[in-house]
Amino acid sequence: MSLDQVARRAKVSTATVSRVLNNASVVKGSTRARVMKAITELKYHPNLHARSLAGGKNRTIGVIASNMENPFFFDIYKTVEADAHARGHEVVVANTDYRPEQLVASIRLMIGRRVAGLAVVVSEMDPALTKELAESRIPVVFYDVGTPRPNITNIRVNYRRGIEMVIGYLHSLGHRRLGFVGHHAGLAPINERMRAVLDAVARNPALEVKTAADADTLEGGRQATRVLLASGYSPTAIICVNDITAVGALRELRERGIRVPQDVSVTGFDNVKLSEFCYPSLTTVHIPRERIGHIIVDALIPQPGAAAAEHEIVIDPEFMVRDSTGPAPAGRKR
Amino acid sequence: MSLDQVARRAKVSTATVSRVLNNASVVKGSTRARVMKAITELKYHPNLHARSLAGGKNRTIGVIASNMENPFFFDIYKTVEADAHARGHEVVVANTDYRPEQLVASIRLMIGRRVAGLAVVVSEMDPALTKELAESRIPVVFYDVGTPRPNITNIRVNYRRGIEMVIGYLHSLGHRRLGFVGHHAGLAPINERMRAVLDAVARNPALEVKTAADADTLEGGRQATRVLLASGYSPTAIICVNDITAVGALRELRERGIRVPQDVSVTGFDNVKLSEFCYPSLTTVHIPRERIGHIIVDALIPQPGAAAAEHEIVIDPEFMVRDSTGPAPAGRKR
DNA sequence: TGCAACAGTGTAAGCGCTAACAATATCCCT
DNA sequence: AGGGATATTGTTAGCGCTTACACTGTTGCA
Repeated sequence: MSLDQVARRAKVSTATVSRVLNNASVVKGSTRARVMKAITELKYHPNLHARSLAGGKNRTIGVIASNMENPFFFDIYKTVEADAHARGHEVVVANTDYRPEQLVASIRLMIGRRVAGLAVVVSEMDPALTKELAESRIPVVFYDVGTPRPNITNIRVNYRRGIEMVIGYLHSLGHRRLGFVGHHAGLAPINERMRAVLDAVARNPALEVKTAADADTLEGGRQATRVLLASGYSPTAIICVNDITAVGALRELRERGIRVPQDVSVTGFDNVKLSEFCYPSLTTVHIPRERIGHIIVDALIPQPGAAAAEHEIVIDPEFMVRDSTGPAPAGRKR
Repeated sequence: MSLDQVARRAKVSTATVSRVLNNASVVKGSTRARVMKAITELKYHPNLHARSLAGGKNRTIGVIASNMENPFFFDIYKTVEADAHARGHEVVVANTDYRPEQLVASIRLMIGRRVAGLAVVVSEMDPALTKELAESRIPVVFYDVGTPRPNITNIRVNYRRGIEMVIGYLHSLGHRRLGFVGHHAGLAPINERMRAVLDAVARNPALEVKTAADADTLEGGRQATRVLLASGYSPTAIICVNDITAVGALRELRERGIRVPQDVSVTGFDNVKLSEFCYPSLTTVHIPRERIGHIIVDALIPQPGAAAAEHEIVIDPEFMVRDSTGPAPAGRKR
């Protein structure tokens, strides 16, 4: 069960066993074979905790996300995992559910695990936490939140730009009465999307908008839409904070017999796979999740020959038109 | 950074610091306060590896799943995590992507981490692995695969029964020409679903079926459906191995202008949230994922006052009729 | 007033592994 | 055959923390 039981059985020292395990330095073929045999006979599995304690190194990186259930986060995680594996690292995830306390707990946990790097892909953020992390000396990548510092890389997406493309498009289609379905209105990065909508509307007197928010789930999108419409407001286009909530919105509209896009246009955000599979397929804004994943791993697990990564990276989204948007219905205010 | 730096700063011994950290035994209030102060001043974060090495205990459980991207697995994971947290445990996940080698790697990893318990929610399985796990003395719960042994709990779902309900229903609606969309035909538990379809068809000479399989994703479902129909076969009902592939199937049918359920009925399996949100909403078979999650945690983290859990649990699925199924179109063989 | 019973703390021995550094074996060349 | 260079393997000191067990003050009560 432990290194030295194996050593005893193979009649070598623990150091030698350790050597064959890490196939370090040169172990004579016959000795290596003897050790291997002992290992399989004993069904020995090295204790990873002891390993990282003794070695002082750790080949795992942590990923903290707000809501893994949302494919947006999951897609990032997936690339991170693939890349990390390719570089011989493990990855361990944590979910915060948009709860700041949970974020704190997760970060502490990761620090406690002495991860080699940490990706924080969340929308909630406590500034004190950024400091705590900065002081932990762990290489960190923040997505959406935090400020660059030594050993902290920042990735942000130009949400404003994305939303402006959406609004510009809807406007060109004749939409004037807008709705915005969000979630967690209190969180800054999410708010940025809503803010962009509000600002665009403020800039153009012809536009008006109403907002509602609920959870970041299919059900949440549906619920928010219900609230939005229950108020008697009848937008010709509903801008959703992301694709998942948009699919929820579609469901609610269908329920009410409102046709999309004939009666109401709907837009998503993120361009997750589901946005192509729902009905109607969603007009949305693409955010390159794979690219984000690659950037994360590059920053966290620097490669020998690679140039040092930037400390602040801004990503520009891309607009995708599909079937959920169309010309505003002939104006006849209700 | 380490326990004894804190100890030195608080002018106590490491044992005392350890005591306040684990709020074990009685530490005098003033001492505790002094230690706490030192801890925050030093931004000390206990090294979890050292902790579990020294303590010989570990408060984390592992979950290995075939495809976390599929909400079916994710829902189980979510409940497991919630329950585990409630019992003061962490959980660490691993994805296998239906790849047996990855399963082996993940299991080894979990053993190396000396997890307190391990849930293996996968479809692929190497019998030798079961043995390796059984010998590791780690409490294990298998979902869908493996055989009960001491310290191994087994959960299985009566897929056959579920499929039979589906087929029975479709049959009663007049469907005779069936299609089956699966994934990973080589894996036993998945095959069980297909087998059930095949058997039902074999039992009833009036029925016929054709199958196709691709990945366990939206795209995979779509692709399999494409293959199924490309052969010139025109089923009046398509039974999908799960909801995700079913949504993929819906998409392909829509693309081809085939109406669901007027022209073709479609069924899913699992009853994930998405099955209510897609269009049309899916007739499916409910599998109680939360219940499965609870069972897992109960088996892995036994509670003081609780009765020992069963070693083999069989779950009966429940049929859910929604909008994706309807009477078979008036027979006119193409 | 004296002493057992505690309440608080300190000491030190590991947990299982890595990584210098030290110690043998082997080997090649003269 | 002798000696140093190499190839292999062994020793041992931690890594940071938990946990008996040992050791001081304090109390309580006869």
